[in-house]
Amino acid sequence: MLIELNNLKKININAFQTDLISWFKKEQRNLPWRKDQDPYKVWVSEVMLQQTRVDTVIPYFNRFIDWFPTIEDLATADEEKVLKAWEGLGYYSRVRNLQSAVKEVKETYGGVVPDSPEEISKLKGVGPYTAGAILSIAYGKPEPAVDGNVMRVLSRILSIWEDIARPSSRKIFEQAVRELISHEDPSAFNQALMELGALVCTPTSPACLLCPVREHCQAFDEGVQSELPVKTKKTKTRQVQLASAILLAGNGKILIHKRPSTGLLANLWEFPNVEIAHPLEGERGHVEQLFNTATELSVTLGKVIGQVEHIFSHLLWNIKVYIGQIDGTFAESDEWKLVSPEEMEQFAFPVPYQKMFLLYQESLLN
DNA sequence: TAATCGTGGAT
DNA sequence: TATCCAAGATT
Repeated sequence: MLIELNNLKKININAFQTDLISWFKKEQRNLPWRKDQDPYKVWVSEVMLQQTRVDTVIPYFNRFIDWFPTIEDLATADEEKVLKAWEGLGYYSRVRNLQSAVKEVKETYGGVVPDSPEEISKLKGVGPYTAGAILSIAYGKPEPAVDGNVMRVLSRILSIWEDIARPSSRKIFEQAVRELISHEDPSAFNQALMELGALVCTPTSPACLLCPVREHCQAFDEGVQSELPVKTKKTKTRQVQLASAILLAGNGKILIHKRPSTGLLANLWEFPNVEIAHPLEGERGHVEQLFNTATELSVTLGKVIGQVEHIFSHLLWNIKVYIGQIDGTFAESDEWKLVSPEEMEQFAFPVPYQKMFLLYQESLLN
């Protein structure tokens, strides 16, 4: 079944481990989550690093640990502040799952992150990779932690031509890691594979001449390192037209709305907006009507101050930005709030609405 | 399985 | 400018 694992027989496992780990111990980057092996901090870093670059994560990680130094701190933290800590990092369900899982650890495991694959994998947001990463890095367990780096590196080392975009492929690489991993230092081994992928065995133009395990690499031996890994997939982005407004109350406060707890940008704040199917529906009167219905308010729209474009991984937003005012009194709720410009910074807004607010502030200067 | 879920940097 | 990508998980 796992035919490619025949290539494992060609590897001198002991020499491979030694070459890889000694390179890592010498060349590894000094990263804030490598200062100790606190399972909580390892956990936070691994969740932040999901589909996110190291350089992006560093300042978020430092601030997050500053705000929530322990499991107890995060478990008892205000959800609004937790979301604020994640603002701009993306994939916001990660932090909702993280806080939920941390509460679970507090209540069920006495505040100690479990060290068994079965228990840790039950935690929300802890999938196969993150489970293996925590178990190996924090607890020294010889568990595979297969991410994109590991699949790329091992596809080259072992000349594996499986499509790494397919979910089923991960199992092949997990089996390979189980065969290759150092039982003396599983933490260094797993981190070394990822570090190698990040620094040397990069997606395009790998630096094979600098590679510490070049002599173990079957793709290099065959001269096909640039053809691996095989990775299909390409989803096209759908375009969405929105109209949104900065709506001012009589006291100068701005109307904001909390997004639903599921789906895109869940639980973050936004300015009132509606999706418009056709450009014609972008006419002021029509949008005004939609706002009146949605907010049950008397809304008067003013001029369009510009447009905001934002590209997500799978869709493209184009927001037509109005300014306007709401007439009469307004009863706030969990969902709808009136906030002063200064209070805005207490609420977590996704990037497209941050762009929109900047556009509004610029318009005030004219 | 394929789609969903963000963002900013690299090529 | 367009595409791809980066230490994935969930549904």
